[in-house]
Amino acid sequence: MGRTSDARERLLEAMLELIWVGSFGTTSVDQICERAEVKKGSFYHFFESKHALAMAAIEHGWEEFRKVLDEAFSASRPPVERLEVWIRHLREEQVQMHVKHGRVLGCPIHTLGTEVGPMDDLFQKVLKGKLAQYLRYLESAIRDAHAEGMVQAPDATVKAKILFSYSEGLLAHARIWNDLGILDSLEAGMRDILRLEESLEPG
Amino acid sequence: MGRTSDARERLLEAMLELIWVGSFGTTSVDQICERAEVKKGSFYHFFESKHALAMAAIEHGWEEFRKVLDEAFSASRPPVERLEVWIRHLREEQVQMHVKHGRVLGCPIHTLGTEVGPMDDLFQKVLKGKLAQYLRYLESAIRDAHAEGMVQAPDATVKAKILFSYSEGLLAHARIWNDLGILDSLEAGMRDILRLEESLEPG
DNA sequence: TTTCAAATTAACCAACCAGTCAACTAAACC
DNA sequence: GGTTTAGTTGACTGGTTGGTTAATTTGAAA
Repeated sequence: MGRTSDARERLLEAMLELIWVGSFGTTSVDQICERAEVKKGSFYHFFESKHALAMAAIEHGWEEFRKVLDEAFSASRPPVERLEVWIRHLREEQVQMHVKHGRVLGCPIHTLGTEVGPMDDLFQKVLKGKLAQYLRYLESAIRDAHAEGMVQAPDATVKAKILFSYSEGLLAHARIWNDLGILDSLEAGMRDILRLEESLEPG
Repeated sequence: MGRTSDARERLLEAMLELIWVGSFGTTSVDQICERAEVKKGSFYHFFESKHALAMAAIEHGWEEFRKVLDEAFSASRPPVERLEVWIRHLREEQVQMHVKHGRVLGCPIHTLGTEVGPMDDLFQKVLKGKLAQYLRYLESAIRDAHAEGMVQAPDATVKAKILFSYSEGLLAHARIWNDLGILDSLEAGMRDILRLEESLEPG
């Protein structure tokens, strides 16, 4: 019973976009409402606070990204190829965002995570959860690649953290410089970290 | 003539600390004044705005850090050792901050840079300047190491960006997880990126 | 077609925000 | 010890913040 609405979804998308482009702290509820074309009263009808919306938005965004990871890290692919597909997607996503917003935006989870860093405990818990899941994709691909003798990674857990931190660091670097070209090193850095030799393309 | 005061320095340090622990956006002028034990009127006697103070604070913090870099990257040291000293300092600094604040804080320039990312142009210009200077230390050490055949880095500029992004990424990762242990991988990741073989310690 | 819960709305709030200002104070120099 | 000038102070402003409320509109189901 009662009427239906997509205001909730519009709020989720507006929040994610604003966090991604700017930051959580400097984004006001009024801005979010304006972008989502929702009145403030409706905002608090759907979410109990700005924090609650941000958490839901991250959850929402993560679910989308997880689909991409599931595809990229499909076991049907050779492990090294999984990592290559992943890292290529990372760059492509930034290219798309650059077209849309005229800016290199980096990773919203990492940006938000470093921003709220010490503070909000509940907030941090959600973000850590997503990052931990993210790491598991890398870890298992690296472990498989190591088992096949394709990469040098006796401790896949550590290697995954190194590779992940590198990718996030380069994304942040590209955001700061607002330069897509920086992401051209994404693959080269990964090959270094995995101690992977150049595998020449066919032709 | 006129009286003297260290209020300016106290403001500089309070601002840097608050940016480091938390974020710029969520730090209010009142908080800064409280921490620096300075009244708001005095704040605006020394600085024309919160932005201006933040820029001066970054400048101030950078000057301190530059001294450390000058020592670490001294030409009197073999190039690979310069990088090792640098990366060991990075970890030690975080240990000290952890003792002081009970938190892993990461790099304030990077944190601030990703936070204000797209927005404030003048702000971004200052931060980029510092990061560019920082990169030059790495670049020249890498170039020297490559010339000596110690590392594999035909393009020292690119390699420096990769290594730098990695270090900043791991620092951010440690901040998010509030876990100093993560920084134990700092050296291993660097060795990977530089394609450096294990150099056993004497004994 | 009535019913009723869910969604919308605008007006509202206290707290806080960055920034201002004029009166005041004290120390460095003569 | 008087003068100068930099530093200090607290009260103030107008706008914005996150969040509230009660009245109202809507549309899906009975």
